[in-house]
Amino acid sequence: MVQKLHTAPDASGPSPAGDPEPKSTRERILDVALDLFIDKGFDKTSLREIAEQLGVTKAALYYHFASKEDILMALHMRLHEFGAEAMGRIGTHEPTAALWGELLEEMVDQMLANRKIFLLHERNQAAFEALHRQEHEAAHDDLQEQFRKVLSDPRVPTRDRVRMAASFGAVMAGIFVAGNAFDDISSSELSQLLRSTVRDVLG
Amino acid sequence: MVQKLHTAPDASGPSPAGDPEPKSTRERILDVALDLFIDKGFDKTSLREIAEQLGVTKAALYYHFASKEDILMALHMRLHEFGAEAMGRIGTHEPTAALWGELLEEMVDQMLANRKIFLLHERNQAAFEALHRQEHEAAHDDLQEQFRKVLSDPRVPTRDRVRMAASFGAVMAGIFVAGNAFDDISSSELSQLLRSTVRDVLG
DNA sequence: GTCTATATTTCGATAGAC
DNA sequence: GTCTATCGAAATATAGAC
Repeated sequence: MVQKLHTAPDASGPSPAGDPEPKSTRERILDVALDLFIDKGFDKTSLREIAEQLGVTKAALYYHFASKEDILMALHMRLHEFGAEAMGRIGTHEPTAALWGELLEEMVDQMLANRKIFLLHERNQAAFEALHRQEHEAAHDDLQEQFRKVLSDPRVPTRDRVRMAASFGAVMAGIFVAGNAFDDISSSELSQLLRSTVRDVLG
Repeated sequence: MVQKLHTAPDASGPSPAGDPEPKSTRERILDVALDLFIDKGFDKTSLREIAEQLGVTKAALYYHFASKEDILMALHMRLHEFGAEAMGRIGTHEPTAALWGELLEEMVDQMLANRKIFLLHERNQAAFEALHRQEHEAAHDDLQEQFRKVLSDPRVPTRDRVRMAASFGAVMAGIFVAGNAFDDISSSELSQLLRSTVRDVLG
């Protein structure tokens, strides 16, 4: 279910059905916005810029999205789907360092495959918080919210709580390390090295 | 030299000289801006807000700072001073995992003491990048720049490069973990647990 | 669905008095 | 060093034609 997230690029050669299945304008808007929001940040990216890079006008965007924040919300949903089942699993069991480690190791490859979505959130924390503030919706089953809950759980030994946070941070740093310092490392090698690190932190 | 960073709060009781040494307006502006930039982000914080919380008008700010970005730059300097000597040390030697670990362990306590400055940078990466783009100054001896250089160094084994990044991410996550999930853990205990984690990652 | 206007607001920044 | 008043720019968002 999660694998589907990296919306199969049309660069996969001639499709079997012969149908190019061109991306919807809505999807193309999201793709452009994702890149710009990562590069320049949500606030410093104007709708004019997004429209220009897409070859349409600002007004066209408003046909597909009610507001600029609505675009951000749509992108947020991609992460939400991503973490839904993962967090569901850890939410039901009593959280332990061992289970956390298993889960995190499984997530490494998925995080690598969906780098951009995580990068977007890492680099626009303030914008997403503002988003959450105004929708004080009942079920705040957010990914970060779940994280906080587990890491605050008094049933878990202090040492393990810190190690859980640290292991996650280690993976994030490995994947999103400043700029492109790891571009010469293959995904599979990086994945292996990070999973090994997780084991050392939580083992 | 670095210890001086957390600008001795005037809450340290009656000062020996009897002089309360009230903070300069400039410093008070920076303090308010720091909190707001962390909480709402640089872009979503208006000068009007800063001035209001300070009990002055917008125009007063312009007497102390040439622009809004100038305020951000002044805050950036606090981090710059912080990392100058640390990075100087690792810059001269051939970077090794062992040296990196030593340095990182020493930094943990200083990072804990200067949480806010690091948090500011973590949460406003886009704003700081924009700052750096327009000053294509010669000596770009920035903290992040130095990090990139070390982590890209081909002389260092791939495994160690990843572990260096991971160990730093582990510390960052431990200190800035989502919200206040670790508020019940004392600084000294957190420091000890994080340094132990660093050793496990790099040892 | 996309366009050409235009409305509305907010913000950063400046001028000049005190 | 701080104020009042205002400028000019840029952005989000809307109205209505095609």
